[in-house]
Amino acid sequence: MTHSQRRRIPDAAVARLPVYLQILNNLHATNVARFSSDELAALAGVNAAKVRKDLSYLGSYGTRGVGYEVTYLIHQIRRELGLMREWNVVVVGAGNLGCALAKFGGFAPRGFPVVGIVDNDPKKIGQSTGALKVSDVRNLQKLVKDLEVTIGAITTSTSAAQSAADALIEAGITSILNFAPIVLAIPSSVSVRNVDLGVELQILSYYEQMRIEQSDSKSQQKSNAVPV
Amino acid sequence: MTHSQRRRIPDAAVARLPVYLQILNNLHATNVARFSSDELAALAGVNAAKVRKDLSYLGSYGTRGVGYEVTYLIHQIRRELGLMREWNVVVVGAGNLGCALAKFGGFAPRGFPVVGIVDNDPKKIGQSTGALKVSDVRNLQKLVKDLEVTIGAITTSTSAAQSAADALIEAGITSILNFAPIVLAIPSSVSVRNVDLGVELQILSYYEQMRIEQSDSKSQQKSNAVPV
DNA sequence: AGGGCTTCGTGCAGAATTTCACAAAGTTAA
DNA sequence: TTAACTTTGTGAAATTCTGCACGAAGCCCT
Repeated sequence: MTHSQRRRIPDAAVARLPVYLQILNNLHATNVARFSSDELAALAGVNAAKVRKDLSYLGSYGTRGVGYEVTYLIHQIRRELGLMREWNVVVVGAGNLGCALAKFGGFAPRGFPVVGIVDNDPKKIGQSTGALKVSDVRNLQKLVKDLEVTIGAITTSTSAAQSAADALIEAGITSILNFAPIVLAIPSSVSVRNVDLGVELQILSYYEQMRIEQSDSKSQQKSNAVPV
Repeated sequence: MTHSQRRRIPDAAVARLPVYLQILNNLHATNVARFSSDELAALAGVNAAKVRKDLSYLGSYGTRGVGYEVTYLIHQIRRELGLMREWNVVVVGAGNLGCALAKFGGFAPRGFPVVGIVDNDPKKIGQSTGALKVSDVRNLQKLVKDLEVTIGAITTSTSAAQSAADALIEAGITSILNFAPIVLAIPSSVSVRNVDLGVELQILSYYEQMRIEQSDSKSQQKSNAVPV
């Protein structure tokens, strides 16, 4: 194999690039033309060497002794993340969250226009949410094909989420943003990102409790150490 | 130091425990009494050895040749995650998302009741959202103290998010769930989890583009390999 | 009781990620 | 031009995470 696939960027770095991009956009908006890895690291809350290594996966776009150009780096990160084009999104599930996503205008300007919303509830089908009308989930396949949708957002109830995922995959979707608190069964050829506030809160809870236990054991002089 | 702090669970494992808990709750609801690491691994989409290792951080609660008891493991995970008590949440920012969080009844039953919502906009202060009234952000400190709030959710505009974080920390909050697309500057004694749909979409975009490039280079016979 | 079967718990090796540390390469100023 | 200074790019070490492989331990059946 002649290494025909592009140099792969480590997953951990891919997850940080959008954060850097966000920060660089802010810098650009405040007329900052250049930045050093130290500055970006401080703004992103990470180590400067990590910033340099992450950016080096894009290519050698820095100038030693000077730093990086904001606009040029924005361009490179966008290119690498696939943000030079738009990716159409369809929402499955016209509940509170689904409708909010459809109405929320914040995604289109960032390259992810929501072009459709579907549901299986006859009462919801036909209703308007923002500029879109809720259509029948049975039209999903046609909708995905006609509007060239690549990303599906699942905002159904937990019990309907798996069949929503099945329908999306059947329709040819290859990226899913899942808001239901369930682990979807999906072929490995499809990407999934889970957004679960319950999980986030529980992780915070763990570290919160950790802090409390530590300060407890510090305040009472006798150590309550547990023998290993 | 006599190792007074409890055995630390690796961060990666901490992030998976809530997912296991979710699955076990489902099993419990369907009257499943026992499970093996293989079964849980399949449901969680991870390796069975990883499941066993993760659960072993809680203690040796399995029975060889049999598996784990659902209810007992639920109890142990809850204990470890600090879910034997409630953690009160205050929402900062009474916009669309903030109000939705305040109204949404899904957190209280899972141990994270939203007990307050604040804003700095005089037009919003005093309005009702669900069972709560929006109060002045200047009351935050008192609110946090009186209601024993430990978690703050930031749902303000991006420009107001940092000062919201400052106010929360000033008020004594030590865990923050941040929905604004910005990296908050925070002391290391405070935990933060970021929920940023833009970031998630951009990560999906990367892998989507990756797939397209790969199938492109496969369909055309001449390799477009880039010399390293 | 004992053999066969199942599944846990975990040592260890390998992979992935992070961080350090420094040569390379550029700028600036005299 | 040269010396002093800054900042990148990247080997290599350190750390964290993953997954295999297998001994240990319990159940079931005869």
